[in-house]
Amino acid sequence: MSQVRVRFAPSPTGFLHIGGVRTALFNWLFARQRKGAFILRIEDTDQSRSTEESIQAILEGMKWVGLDWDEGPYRQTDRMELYRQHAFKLFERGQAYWCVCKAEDLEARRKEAEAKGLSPRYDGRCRGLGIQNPTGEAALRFRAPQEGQTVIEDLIKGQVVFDNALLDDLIILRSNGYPTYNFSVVVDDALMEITHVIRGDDHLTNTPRQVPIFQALGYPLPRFGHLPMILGADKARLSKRHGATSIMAYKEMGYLPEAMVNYLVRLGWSHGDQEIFTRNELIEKFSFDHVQASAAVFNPDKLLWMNAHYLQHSPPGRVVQALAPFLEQAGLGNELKAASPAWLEQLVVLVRERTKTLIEMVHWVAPYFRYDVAMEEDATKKFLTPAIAPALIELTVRFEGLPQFSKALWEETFKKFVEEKNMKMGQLAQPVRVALTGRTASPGLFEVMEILGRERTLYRLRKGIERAQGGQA
RNA sequence: GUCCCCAUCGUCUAGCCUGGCCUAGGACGCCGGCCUUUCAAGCCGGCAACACGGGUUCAAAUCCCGUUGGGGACGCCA
Repeated sequence: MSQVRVRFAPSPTGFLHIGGVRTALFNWLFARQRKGAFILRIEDTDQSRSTEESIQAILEGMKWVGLDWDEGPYRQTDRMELYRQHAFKLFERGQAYWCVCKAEDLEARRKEAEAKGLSPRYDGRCRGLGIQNPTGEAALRFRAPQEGQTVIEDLIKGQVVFDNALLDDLIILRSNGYPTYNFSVVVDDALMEITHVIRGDDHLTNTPRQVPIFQALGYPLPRFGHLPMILGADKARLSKRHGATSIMAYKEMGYLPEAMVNYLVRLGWSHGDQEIFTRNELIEKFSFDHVQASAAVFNPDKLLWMNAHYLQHSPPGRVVQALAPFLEQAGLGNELKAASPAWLEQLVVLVRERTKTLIEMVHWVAPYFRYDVAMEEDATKKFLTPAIAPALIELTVRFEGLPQFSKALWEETFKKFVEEKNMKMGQLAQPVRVALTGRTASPGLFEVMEILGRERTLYRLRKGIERAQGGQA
């Protein structure tokens, strides 16, 4: 069997959308599973809307989610000659003709037809004119078959039948010499020997327009697979008003790319009841047989859960690595550099089951980087009171009497002390927690002490005592 | 308007192709409990769906038809 060749062909008219990422992902998984080639092609034939920044954004997004390509990125604007050659070949064979209708007139006729409740199709008025050398502006139209049917055996939708009589003659070469989408995709998919065209199902109705072009050009047909759309909570096509749709926005919000990939692949594909997949499992298990035919609603809550899962179950070093840029952004770059990898991993392990994003993690991790800690006003007022000061002092003295830190020993000391004083654990734990972290919520007290180390623990305790004594009852 | 696609808990889905094992399973979220020094995490339990109507069949979530609903396409955009 010949090699599988698939492509992802975004148009650079904005950021990389999560729907685009999912399309790319399914292509990529299929290519990797079949040891085929994944090709990246930039469809930039609309020079008025394509931008260089968008191309960079696409590459950046692909890189972030780890979708590497084997060929490309090709740019259609570098391949103009190819499209023109193919278009003229069709003209010479009588399978395309010049159309001298003005764009405004076409627009007006379309409006008129729509108003009458008719199909807004091109009426074919230049079809029989036999124009050889148009003088003014002219576009080249494909002479589409008007009889019979075009049948597509879609990998996901099954057999889909279209009546050719319903299709009009689409423009393949604009009057400015640029090819249109439906033509350039065909030429590229053919020349790049794409075996499987996997794309969003918004392209399903483009397929019966493209198939006859493949045939007219004499190229073999690829297989087609049309992926269902991603919708917002209101079941409308996912757009900005549903929240973030740019893949990079999720990076900025503190999502892990592995969580994004796992979530996105499960949106429309399943493997029994399994929710969590490693990348290799996805490559191994992916199949079009289990791609859903219906659209899926994007669920931010489940994505968040997925991210929390990856935060909790990834190797600590991986989490530290992902967290680093966020720490720098939070002004903790120097402290990050000064910290040991082992300590950072220990810290991350301590806080990670309490966080769902890297942004949240920064907040949880922040109190442990510096010698002093920011005290939250409400927490201080509530727990560091004059009433608790004596107990804090006594406890601190006991800790000072212990020559070195040992989590087990300090915990034992603490508990014995609480018992002696006939206090409840929480009565003393909360004030100590506030003294050590500045907050009322933190990881376990003794884990916190371990992270801080003996000196810093004692230091913060003493600071806490000062606060407690100074605080008005 | 025309054509095309789709239809299982609120959401993602298993099951559907190859009817019976489905008094429909899992996950997210939600609710309750357990654990507990805080916050989480974890564990246990609960609520919750085969869109509707016909047919085929001994038997239909599963097959067929229709209705309704949702989505997409109809550009010298991609």
